[in-house]
Amino acid sequence: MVATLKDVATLAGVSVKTVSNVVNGYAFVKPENRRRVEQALAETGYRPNVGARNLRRGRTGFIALMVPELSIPYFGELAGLVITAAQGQDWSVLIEQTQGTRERERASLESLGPHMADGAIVSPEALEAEDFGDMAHGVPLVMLGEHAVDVPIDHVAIDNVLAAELAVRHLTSLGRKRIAAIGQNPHRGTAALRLAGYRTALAEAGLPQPPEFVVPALNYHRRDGAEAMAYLLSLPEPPDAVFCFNDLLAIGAMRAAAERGFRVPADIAIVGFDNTEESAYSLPSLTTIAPDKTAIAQTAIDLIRRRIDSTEDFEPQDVQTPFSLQIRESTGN
Amino acid sequence: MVATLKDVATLAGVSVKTVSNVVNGYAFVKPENRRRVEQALAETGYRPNVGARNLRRGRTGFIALMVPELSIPYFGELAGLVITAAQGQDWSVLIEQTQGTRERERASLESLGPHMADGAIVSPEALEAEDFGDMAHGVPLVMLGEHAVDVPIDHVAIDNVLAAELAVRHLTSLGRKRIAAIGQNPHRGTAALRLAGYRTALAEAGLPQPPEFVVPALNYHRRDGAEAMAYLLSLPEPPDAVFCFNDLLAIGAMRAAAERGFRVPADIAIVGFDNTEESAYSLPSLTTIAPDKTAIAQTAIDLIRRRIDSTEDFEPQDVQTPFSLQIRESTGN
DNA sequence: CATCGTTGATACAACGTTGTAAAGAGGTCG
DNA sequence: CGACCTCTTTACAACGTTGTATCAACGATG
Repeated sequence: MVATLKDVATLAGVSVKTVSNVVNGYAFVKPENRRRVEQALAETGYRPNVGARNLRRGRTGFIALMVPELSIPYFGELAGLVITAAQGQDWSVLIEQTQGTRERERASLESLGPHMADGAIVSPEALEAEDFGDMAHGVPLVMLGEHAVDVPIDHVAIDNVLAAELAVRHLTSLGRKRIAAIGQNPHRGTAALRLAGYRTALAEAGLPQPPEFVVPALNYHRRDGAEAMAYLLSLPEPPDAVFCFNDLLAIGAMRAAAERGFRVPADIAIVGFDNTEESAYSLPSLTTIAPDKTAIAQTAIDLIRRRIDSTEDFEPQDVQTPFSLQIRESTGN
Repeated sequence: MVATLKDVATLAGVSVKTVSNVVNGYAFVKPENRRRVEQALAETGYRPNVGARNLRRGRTGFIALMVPELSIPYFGELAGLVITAAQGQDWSVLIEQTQGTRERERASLESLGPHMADGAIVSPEALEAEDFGDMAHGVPLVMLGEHAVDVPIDHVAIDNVLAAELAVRHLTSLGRKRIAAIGQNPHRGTAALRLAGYRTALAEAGLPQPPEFVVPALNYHRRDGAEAMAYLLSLPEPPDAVFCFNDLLAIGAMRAAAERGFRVPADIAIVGFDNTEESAYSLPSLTTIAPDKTAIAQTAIDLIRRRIDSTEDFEPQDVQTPFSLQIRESTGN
């Protein structure tokens, strides 16, 4: 039913290995035989059995990608780019969804095994240092996003502190005086960094940092942003600007503001983080930190490639990818 | 470095097959041996080589999922649900992105081969009937979304005509008289069906159907919706309601309306299609057709399972999944 | 002419797993 | 006690592929 090398060989009247040689472009095959084999290949519609090939070659042909959820726009976009980048290395991408829980993230890392994938790109939200112990089983790992915890693993991200500074400095430069932040979360590495950048920019501008202006968020979904914003607007002296740690929080925040009759940006300016496609079309459109997602995906793939190709292992890399501030209506002048 | 059955067998002092039997839960193993094997399994941290196992078993362990782009919210959400549903059958999901071009869709179908996946879920945008010829190589295929073309393939979708009728009837029931549609596209199966539903509902209400109110859209992205809406609003007598063939078009349309000073829903009501998460938080939030995406994903997986399990092949199935109308602010009362 | 290198083809083993068959140990039953 | 079960284990082959070793034919070289 499905043609194998053996079938093709029988049809062409040569050995299995000769067919394999033709398929793999081995140089020394008599033109006559090559012709016959190619004919037979076409006739049978032969397609190599990737599994068998990889078994023999000792590779899997897969890269695992661990994300919280594909339905989160940032990760949907990122996954698409990773798949595209992986194609360049003849890799297929296996996607694991963890819902951002430590439990599931541990399970994914563990189930990874050395047979499932040649490497893995992980975007952890809740993993702790000890989880990384021997879990990866020697599979090259690349982490996306900052790690709060100190783990000797390759790592790709933008400079979250600088990016947050840039975002908040934009707000201060517009003359905003009461600037809040949404997204504080002790379990997220990035949250601490973005918060640090926020504080630096505020200090730089000599602005106050009332503790109630740093609002926590559990899941970074739209709903969390709306709730946090509702709280901020209920304060006796609400902020006149908010830095949200991702775009979804910002979208939720804008809705909460609108529902309470606050105008964006007139009454309150909003900055997001991620530059998801949604942010360009929201009403108002969202000023946001725009990481170069293509660069992140490509760099991650390159790092894995490098680990696999080099025999001895080298120092864990820490690559920072470019970003910019995308100014839109939500901080309009 | 990585433990195989052989290593475990040596350590436990039994044959490879006995270890295999323990791993696979075969009943007749002497308790003593079972204990020793389990001990050895734990000691070596054995994990089965999925590739080898599947080679032997004649299955791949993979389901292919073909979508235009993961960055499109609907497909990001859908892919996440498909992955979850596939886990229930011990399948991993391989995602192919086609950008919705016929070229890439053909290539994906062809490269599918019988070795890559045990089945495939395809969401074609541009494929024609003849493309399906012998491409799938006997791999069970499930198509999502309507097929304009007549192909004997399993098929899961909501009733697009009824859904469109429901959406437009909602607009007519609100007293809207000049109702336009955005998303006409001769290459998309669903477009024709949604257009049919639109026409039925208009006819039912005795409303006019000026040809310029049916606006084409090439890619169903936000940008296309904005452009189409710009056109509609430039008409001497613009519509007072628009039915968009998906949420992204609607989001784009709402932006174009806002930019031109039209209020939604006061001046113009808008209905979308897909109920992506974004639509619940847009300003205004979007009334939209809400397909049961979980049901779609699960049904698709079930159909593939059924095809694989049954020996003789049966009639192509045509399963319709539930949907509802989610009423929100964009058609407010 | 013996030797050597190049070209071309093949048989065999191996990657890690599991199905099949076969065989040994032990017990039961007529 | 021989025939016939049940339980338990194992050797072997096979899934489809490719690396290694081998071999044969040929022409060139000394």
